[in-house]
Amino acid sequence: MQNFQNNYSPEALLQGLNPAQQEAVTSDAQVLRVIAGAGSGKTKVLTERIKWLINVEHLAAEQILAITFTNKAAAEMRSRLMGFLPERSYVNRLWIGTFHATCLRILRLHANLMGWDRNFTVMNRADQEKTLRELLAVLGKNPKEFVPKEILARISRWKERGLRADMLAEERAFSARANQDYIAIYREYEKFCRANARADFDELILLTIELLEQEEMVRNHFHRLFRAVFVDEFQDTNELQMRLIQLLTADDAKLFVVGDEDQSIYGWRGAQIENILYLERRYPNLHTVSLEENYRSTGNILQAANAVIANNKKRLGKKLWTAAADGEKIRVISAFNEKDEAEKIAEIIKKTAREKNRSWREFAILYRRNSLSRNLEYSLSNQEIPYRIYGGLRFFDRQEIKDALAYLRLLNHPEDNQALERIINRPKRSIGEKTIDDLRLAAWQNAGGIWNLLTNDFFISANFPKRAKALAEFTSLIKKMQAEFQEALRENDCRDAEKAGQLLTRALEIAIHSSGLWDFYSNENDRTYSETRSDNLEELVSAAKEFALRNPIFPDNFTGETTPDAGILLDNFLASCTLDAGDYEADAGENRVQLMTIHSAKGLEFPFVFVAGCEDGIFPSYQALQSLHDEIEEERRLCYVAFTRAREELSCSFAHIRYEQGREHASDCSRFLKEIPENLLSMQGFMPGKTVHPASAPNANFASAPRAGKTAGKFAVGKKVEHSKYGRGVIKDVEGEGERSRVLVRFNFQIGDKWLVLKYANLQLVE
DNA sequence: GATTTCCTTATTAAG
DNA sequence: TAAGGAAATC
Repeated sequence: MQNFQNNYSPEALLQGLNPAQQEAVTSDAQVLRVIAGAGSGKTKVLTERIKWLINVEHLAAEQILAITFTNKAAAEMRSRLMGFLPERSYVNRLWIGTFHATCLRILRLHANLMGWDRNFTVMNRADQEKTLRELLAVLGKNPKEFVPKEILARISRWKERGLRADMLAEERAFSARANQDYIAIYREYEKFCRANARADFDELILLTIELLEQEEMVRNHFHRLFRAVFVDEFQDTNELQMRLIQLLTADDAKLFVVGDEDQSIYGWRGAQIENILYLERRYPNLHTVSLEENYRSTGNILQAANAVIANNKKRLGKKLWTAAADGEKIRVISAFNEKDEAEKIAEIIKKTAREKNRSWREFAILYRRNSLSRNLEYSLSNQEIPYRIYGGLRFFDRQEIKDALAYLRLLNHPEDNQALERIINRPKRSIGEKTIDDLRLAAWQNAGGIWNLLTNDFFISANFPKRAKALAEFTSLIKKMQAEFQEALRENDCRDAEKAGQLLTRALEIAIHSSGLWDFYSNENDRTYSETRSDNLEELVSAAKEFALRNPIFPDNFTGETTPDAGILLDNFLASCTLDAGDYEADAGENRVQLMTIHSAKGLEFPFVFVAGCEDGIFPSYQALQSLHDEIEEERRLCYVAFTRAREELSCSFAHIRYEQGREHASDCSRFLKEIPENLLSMQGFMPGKTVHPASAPNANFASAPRAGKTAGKFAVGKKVEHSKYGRGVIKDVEGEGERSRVLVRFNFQIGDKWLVLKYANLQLVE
């Protein structure tokens, strides 16, 4: 500990940093904005600056607050700092976490000041929807008339802008009759969540903001505490997050934000690119450092990415450069349909891996939507290429995991109806929907919880002997589990990290084994599942152990009191499960091709990247093409993110025909590909709209059988037509009626497929 | 109460 | 197509 500062002289800390990076690390600007292009060493600058502050400016670890968007980014920072800090426990004193985790940490200390139970649960989207359905039932609203998903989307949009139901009711813009119903439900939802101690994601942030605004003591406490505030991925912050940052940063503290406006891809979630573009409006003393040297990609990849992003208007305008060689050209793969596309990608991966002697894990396939992964998976497994897919069904969203966590929750909070309802009949105990409905109703009439009813024998009447027996058995099972937990509690003091780990592990074993879940899932008739389901449960136990070691119970920062309590340990673990997607990159030992959406690829890099589904309507998405605003710019940024993931080789593929949602769609290749200068491309197959080498065109007989019977006047599927500009083609599809009749015509290679409105196209039938 | 069958609907992206 | 809910059947 004594030598620790001497090991890291200022000179040593700056070693290996370029001048711009050094400036970012050492700057004493009050507010510093670092524009960090993809692959420019952003994380390095962040962590080096933290080291600098600790070592050269002598800040204590707990005086540093660093906020990220993903758990992965937070974990990455923590692990990079771990080696630098004198002992493992020291890193726990840093406030490094996601927006949500940071707010949770603050709320666990002070939520009671806002009339909340500090042990609230955190709801993900699914929990949220369940809660809303419960509420709608209580209010006697029909979920068909008031669609839960729609209501939640509105509530989320309101919360993102910091609007409470009461504020909305006053605003004239919202006073339309239709809105009043929604606002009324929103108000009830707010009350219901607080009464049941359940917070959704947006609530974590909004409640923290209100806490800091209203409670001067709390605000002052954090202002004194945090001397430096860091924000990663600043381009993705929304209005609420910006407010939070401002509230947490004292006038005399340092603010350091890192971001890249060209990588702002969360506008749909309320992110405001203006936050980074115009930060000087909030902080006139803003100082900016721009990192433009890229250490990741080849020259060609960077040039392609630069060429595409240059078409955007909303940007500060930077141009990445590299000292690296040009490297391979961008491979463009033109496929007949989605199956052909997947086959071609798999083949290329296989060939490249063999010829260049590369591992599977060095390849990634990225796509716009999760639903595009299916064909890729199929082809990969067909060619016996191991792969791992991210996203989709997340670990902590799996049925068996949610069941186990519900039992865990009941150990400590048996009055939690949502958890109880989830597992009351899992494993099957002959407690059906009707019984649960009755219980819920009775609980509501008695203004208590279901657990209260069960333990008071209130409901177990002679009228339903079978039902009474099943309920009594369930009740005694839960009591038995609680007794087991109490015993574990006596044996393990959770102030000790090691013991806390044992306690949490034991609690999960109780939740999984004593509950009967284990037997239920390991004996499932479906063999394909039984293996993974019990595997997942085991994985959950080890995740819990790890959690306890990494997250010791924090002393109460505000009052200085320590409140070590097993309940807090359990609640914190449960919350972290909700806040953690639970899927990470392939483990070091896992050698597989990686499949994921472009969004989840942000922050990652791979030697070989394939971007699949580069078609107008897919990428850019249909929705973006329809929109009047700058959603195309966001799609383009997404494209920029995709391209800049690649280190050595980038390939983009598109299919002329894609089978989706039970229909076939024809589409043109992505407009983004057309924005890449041709000299950077290497074509495989042909590309409509670009120069074509007929020799390389794939078999031109498009296999899709014309669908007979579809007609618009004399124009029927299969008929040949002539267009004044595009020449001759064949009708492939017909849509719409009267004035809006459109036909899909396949012209020659250069032109490809076009949808034409009959009224304007002036098509002539050809015999 | 559980299981099977039929019918509708859906596709942006995630903490 | 496939997933999820409602209706029908066991």
